[in-house]
Amino acid sequence: MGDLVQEAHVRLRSQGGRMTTQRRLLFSILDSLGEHPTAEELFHIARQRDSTLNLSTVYRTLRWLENENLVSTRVFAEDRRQERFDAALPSEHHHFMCTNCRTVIEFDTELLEFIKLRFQEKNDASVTTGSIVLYGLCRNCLRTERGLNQEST
Amino acid sequence: MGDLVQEAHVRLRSQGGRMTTQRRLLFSILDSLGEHPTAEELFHIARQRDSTLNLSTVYRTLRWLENENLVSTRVFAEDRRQERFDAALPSEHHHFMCTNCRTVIEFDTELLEFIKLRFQEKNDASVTTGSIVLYGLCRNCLRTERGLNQEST
DNA sequence: AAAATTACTGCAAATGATTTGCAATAAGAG
DNA sequence: CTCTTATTGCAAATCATTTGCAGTAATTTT
Repeated sequence: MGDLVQEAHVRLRSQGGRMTTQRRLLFSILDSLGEHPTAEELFHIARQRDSTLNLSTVYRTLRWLENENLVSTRVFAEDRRQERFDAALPSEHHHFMCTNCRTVIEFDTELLEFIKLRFQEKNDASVTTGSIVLYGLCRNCLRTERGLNQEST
Repeated sequence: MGDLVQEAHVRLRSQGGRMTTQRRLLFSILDSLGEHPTAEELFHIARQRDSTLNLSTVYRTLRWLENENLVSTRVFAEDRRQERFDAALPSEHHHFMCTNCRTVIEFDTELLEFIKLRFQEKNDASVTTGSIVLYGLCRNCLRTERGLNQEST
């Protein structure tokens, strides 16, 4: 959607970095992909277009994006210790993960602000960020499961 | 607080398991510890009382507790990929982590229910759990930082 | 446009957290 | 107290991610 390739190019230029074939490929995949891939998933997708691409390049590119605040990284409970990368730009948003197919859906809420404020008051702390993660079944998996239940009845 | 040692003993008994010295030690530390230790932290504490204890026993014990739903496991953004274990019993509660000292503070809120409901409606999904994590500075670190700022002024 | 500079890549080996196979040990039943 | 077998310590394996290094390819300079 938003042109990650452009934005990244500008930043690279301003810091003496180089726009390589590998980076351009990864940026554009991340940009168009409406998902939250793991490094490995991104690697597999990219590999179909450049069969010599290496996994460490994927990691290096993702870490660079992370430092530039162009992607955010998180570990969902379902994935245990594997990171997922989200190319959505800044705006604070939250996530739902389907415990069945691991699809991630983003959502917004203003209610977190109240939660932050209340926590700060009660604890004399200063809250800078916060995130909500919901788990459950997405529409598709819910439908499938209903189907399965009917069959088994 | 709640007697994890007791509860665990009952469950072990009912499944032909054994209450060993190592387990008793780990259970009681987890039970009294008002923190969210990593496996390594728990290991160091326990080691002071049993110098032959092995890290893999710590992991095995934690996983058993996790399966029994007596501890919950999560990865906070600040820790990257390292897990923290929480011996608090069932009730849904949420976490604040100080990005400076990594202390974890628990809190409650009823607002998450509204967030879940709204998400379900909008997405035809079924949400089973959800968790909120806040990041910022705790009271102590906030105080220290103010102090430091003053000194440096 | 070729040469020079050096950031970036692929590869292989290293790291850090967690897991697992196995032989030795020790709970708990009888 | 003996026997059975769940559990432990140890070392090696695994999984995700990182890093050193020598070769490659973007930019810059000439």
